[in-house]
Amino acid sequence: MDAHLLRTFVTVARLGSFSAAAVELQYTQAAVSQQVAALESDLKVTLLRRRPVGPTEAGTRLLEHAIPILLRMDAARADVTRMTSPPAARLALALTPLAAATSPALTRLAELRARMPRLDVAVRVTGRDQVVEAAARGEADLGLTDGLVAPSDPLPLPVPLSAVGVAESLVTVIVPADHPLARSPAGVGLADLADARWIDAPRVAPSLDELRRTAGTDGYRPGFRYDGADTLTLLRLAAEGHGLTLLPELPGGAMAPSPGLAAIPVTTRLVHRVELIHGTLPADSPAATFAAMLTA
Amino acid sequence: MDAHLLRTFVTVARLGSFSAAAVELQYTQAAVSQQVAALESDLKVTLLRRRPVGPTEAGTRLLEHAIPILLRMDAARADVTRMTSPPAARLALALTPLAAATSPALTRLAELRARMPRLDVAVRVTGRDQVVEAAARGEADLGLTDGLVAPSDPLPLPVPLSAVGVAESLVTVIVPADHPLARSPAGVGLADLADARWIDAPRVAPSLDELRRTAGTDGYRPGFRYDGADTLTLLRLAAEGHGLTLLPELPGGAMAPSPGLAAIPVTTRLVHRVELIHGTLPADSPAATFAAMLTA
DNA sequence: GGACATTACGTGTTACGTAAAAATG
DNA sequence: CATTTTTACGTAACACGTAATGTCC
Repeated sequence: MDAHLLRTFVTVARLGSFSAAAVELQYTQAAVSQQVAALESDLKVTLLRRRPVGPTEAGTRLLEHAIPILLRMDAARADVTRMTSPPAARLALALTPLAAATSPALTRLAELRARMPRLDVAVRVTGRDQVVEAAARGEADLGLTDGLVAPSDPLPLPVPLSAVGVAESLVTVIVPADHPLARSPAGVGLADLADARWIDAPRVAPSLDELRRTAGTDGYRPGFRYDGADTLTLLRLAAEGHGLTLLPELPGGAMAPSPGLAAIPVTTRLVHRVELIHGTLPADSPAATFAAMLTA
Repeated sequence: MDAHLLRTFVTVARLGSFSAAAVELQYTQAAVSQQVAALESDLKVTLLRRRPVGPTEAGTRLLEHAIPILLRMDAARADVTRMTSPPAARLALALTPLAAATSPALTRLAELRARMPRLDVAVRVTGRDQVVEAAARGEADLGLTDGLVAPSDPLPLPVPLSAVGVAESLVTVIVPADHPLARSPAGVGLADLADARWIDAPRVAPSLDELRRTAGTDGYRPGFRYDGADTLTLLRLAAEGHGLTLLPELPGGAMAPSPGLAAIPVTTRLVHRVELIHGTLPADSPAATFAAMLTA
C-alpha cells in the first residue's frame, strides 16, 4: 500500500477515468492500470468498477482514509521542509468567502501592508476544503476557514493544524423580505426549518450536511444546489426565492446589493466561527506577525 | 516520502538504533541506513542525530506526522480487508485497566458468553495508545479506552474510529488517609492541586499531560513516574505517600486491597469517560452483538 | 468501430544484500 | 579497539513505457 499507489487510486476515482488520471499524473494509461491492479491485488479487493469507472464499496472506504493520509503526507513534508528553507518575505493567505466577510482579516491585512509596504501578499478565496488543503500543504502560510458549531466547540479539521478562533458571529436565516418568516424578527429555531426548501451552497454557506450533523436531525432536503463560491450570487438566489440559506450576521451594507432580503436570527445555540489555521510558523515571518495581529 | 521509508525512520527513532531497527524490520543494517539517507535527501533535512541515535528537531516534527500516518494506513488496510474476509466467530477485545474497572464491559461479556458458549474470546488489557492501535489495525474487534474530559466532550483520538461512550464516572483524587486533603471530603478543585506532588502513571491513570491540557494550566509537576499498567500497584504507591493520583470513582471494594487510602471527589467540571471504539463491524458478528449490548 | 482499459514484454532504474571502510565513544 | 553507521558495488526485482490485445458502449 505505497503512497503513490494511493495517490493514483484517488486520482482515478476523482476523475472517473484511468486515462485522465494518467494525463494528470504524467503516466501512461498502462502504468495507471497496473498501479490500480497492484493496489487491488495487495488488498485482495476490487476497488473500482470499470466502465463507468467508480469506486466500489471497498474503494469508497479506502478513499475515506486515503485522501486524509495523502493530505497529511503533504502536511508532513511542508512542516519538515519549513525548518530548512528560509522564511519567505511574502504572505500567502487562503480564506473562505465568509471568513473574508465576517473576520477583521482584510482590515488587519491593510494595516500590515501599511507597516510593511514592500511585502508581497497573495490572497486566495476558495472553499473550505481548499483552504484547509492549502494551509496543510504549506501553499498558504495562513488559512481562514469558517463553520457552524456549538459555542466553544472547535471547528472539525481533517488534519491537525494549529487553529485559533478569530471571529464569531450570530447565525441568521436569509429569506426574501416577503417570506412569512420575515415577520418573525424575534428569530427562529433550526428545528422549525427542517422541512423548508433550502439552497445547498457548500462552498459558501455551511453545507446542509454540516447543518444536519450540528442539529442532529436528518431534515433539510435541498431544493437547489449552488456550487459557486460567490456570496453575492447566493444572496441573489435567496432573494429570488429559490430557497433558504444560512449565513452569519453580515456587517452592515453587505446585503445591500441584493435588496428584498431579510436576515432572521437563529435562536438555536449555534455560532458561526472563523478560525485561523496554519502549520508551524517561522518566528519573525510576515505570517507570524499577521497571525499575532489577528489573535491579539 | 514512501510509506516504508517512514516506517523504518519511525522504527529507528523508536529503538534509537539502526541495527536494532534492521533486526525488527528484517532488513540489513545497510538497507536501513540507505532508507534513512534516502528520506533525508528527499526532504533535504537531517532527521536523526547519530551516536547516540535520536531525532533532530525536524525529525521530531516528522515523527508527529509519521506515526499517525502509519497507524492510519494500517487502519485503512484493516477497514478495506474486513469487507472481503468472512466475519470471524471470535471476539477480540482490547481495553485499558480503568475501562475494565469502571465500565460494565466484563459483566456484559459474561452474559454474551452465556448466550454463545462456544465463542472464542480474547481479552487484552494495555495502555490507551495500544488499545487505540489494536482497534485501528483490526487486531482487536473492539476497544475500550478511557480518558478525562469535560462532560459531553468526546475523547480525542489520533485516528478516526467510531466511538461511543459506555460509562461515565466522577473523578477523585487518591490520597493516603492521613493526608491533609483527606479531611476535605466535600471535594477539591484541580486548580488547588497544581502544586502538589503527583504520580505520573500514563498507562493507568489520566496522564499529567492530559490533565494539564484539560485544566489549561501548566502545573502538576510529577514527583514520581509509574510506567506499569497495574491499577493495584498504583494504589499501593499512592498509599505509600509517593504522590497524588487521579482516578475515576471505583466500584465498592476495588480499593480494599490497599487500605489507608481516601478518594476525594474532584469538584472541577470533569468526567472520566469510557468509550467503545471500533472500525466497521460486520453485521451479525459477535463484535457487533457485543457492541449493541454495551450501548443499549 | 471507437474509446478505453488490460495484458504482454522489454528495459532501465532502484533497492536490497554483501563486503569493505569510516567514524565515534 | 570495538561497536555501529556509512559507502561501494554487484545483482535481482520491479515499475514503467511501448505495443498488442481485450472489452464495453
